[in-house]
Amino acid sequence: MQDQRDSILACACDLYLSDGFAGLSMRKLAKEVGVTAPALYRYYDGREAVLADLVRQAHRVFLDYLRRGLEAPTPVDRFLSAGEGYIDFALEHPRWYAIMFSGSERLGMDAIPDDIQSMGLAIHQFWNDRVNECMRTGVLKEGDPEGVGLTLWAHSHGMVQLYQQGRLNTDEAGFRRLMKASGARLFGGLMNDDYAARLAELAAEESAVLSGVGAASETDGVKG
Amino acid sequence: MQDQRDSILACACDLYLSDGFAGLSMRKLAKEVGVTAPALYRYYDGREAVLADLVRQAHRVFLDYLRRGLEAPTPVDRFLSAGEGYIDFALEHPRWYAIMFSGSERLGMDAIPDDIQSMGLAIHQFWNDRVNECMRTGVLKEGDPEGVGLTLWAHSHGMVQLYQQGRLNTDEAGFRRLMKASGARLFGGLMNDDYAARLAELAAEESAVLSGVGAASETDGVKG
DNA sequence: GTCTATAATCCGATAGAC
DNA sequence: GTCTATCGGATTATAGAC
Repeated sequence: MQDQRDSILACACDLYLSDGFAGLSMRKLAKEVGVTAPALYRYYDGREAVLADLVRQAHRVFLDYLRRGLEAPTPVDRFLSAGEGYIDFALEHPRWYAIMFSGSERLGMDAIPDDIQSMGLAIHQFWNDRVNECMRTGVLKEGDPEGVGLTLWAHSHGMVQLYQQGRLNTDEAGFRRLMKASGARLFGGLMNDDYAARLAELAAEESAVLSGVGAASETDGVKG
Repeated sequence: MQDQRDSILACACDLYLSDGFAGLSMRKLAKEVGVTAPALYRYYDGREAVLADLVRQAHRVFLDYLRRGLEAPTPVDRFLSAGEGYIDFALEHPRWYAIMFSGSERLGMDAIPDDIQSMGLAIHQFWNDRVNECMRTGVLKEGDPEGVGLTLWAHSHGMVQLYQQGRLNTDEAGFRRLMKASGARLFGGLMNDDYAARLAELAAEESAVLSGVGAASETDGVKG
């Protein structure tokens, strides 16, 4: 039954999330589910298949996080929300993030199944869409959207990895600050100058007055 | 004897580099060295200790790569050479790169030994030094040098990781192109505008004439 | 210092009874 | 569909003879 597969997968998530990668064995998994090991093979071909489903699950949740801010009013808001979703996911589910970005070798598979690769592409595409929007409305400088998306993605991914490996000597709050500063630095260099100037103006206004002017200032695009 | 430790480490490198992470067992290692497994425990406390030495070795080689271009004439040349060294190392020794940036959990250790953390800090410092130089001579915009160093590092690290996990769907040559383009995009946004303009001029001159003017144009800093 | 032998675990996967 | 029992293999690490 599909019910059993679901509960096996749920237990596999728990096990992986608590004991990590090597901690996920068919025996332990069976004990967690409440059956014996051989029973698992009725639902999954083997450990590989369980792992693959875990990776699928991670991709699904990740995409949910990314899409969380999709109803934001402007392209740049949607972009920033997606970025926040990215970081939230990475920080709230470090092990899922880790398993998503584990190569096939580390997963003990010959190759990543096609459907998982597709999910990866969907994420890539989502990211590029956010960039495209920002470029069309003149927030970002004109240029190769895929390239810009890659630059931004690599930066986020690298930041997360360095933090998760303990190379940044800071806690989560500190990392969020670092991430925000670094992201602003990067994004600032990719923005159109006139938009950057307008942004600076707005920031100055906001710090002087205390009002909510910022929200509607973008749909009347600067360039597009 | 130290000789034996050295030859064990050398064999451990071979084994790890050919068979990967899980392929490095004390038994296989012993067979490779030409002794039996228990003999290894005279020189290493266990598998952990061998791995730690591997990580040390990787750090040493990595620093060599970074320092390769240290005799370049100008700060920005030294920066670019270090960046090339970074990419060369990652591409020529992917497994060493991988083991360097493996968290303690994946290495099966409770914590990264202090001396290894120090080596990591040295690399971080080297990177920041390159940034500092470029900032002092006015190539890079004024700002937090550590922050800028982190932004650049995260970007490089992220690019390498995405490539090595097969997310970029390209070969090594293609990756080098992507990396160069993305690096230029990032670096361009962090440069001083007047320097960027001067760089554009130089590029124009260079494409028109065929001469070697570029080298001496930097020590007379634009700003510093 | 190195060996043989072995302890003590763990693993994935399967055969066959029920 | 689930069980018991088991195969066949791996691993780290240690005890004790030489």
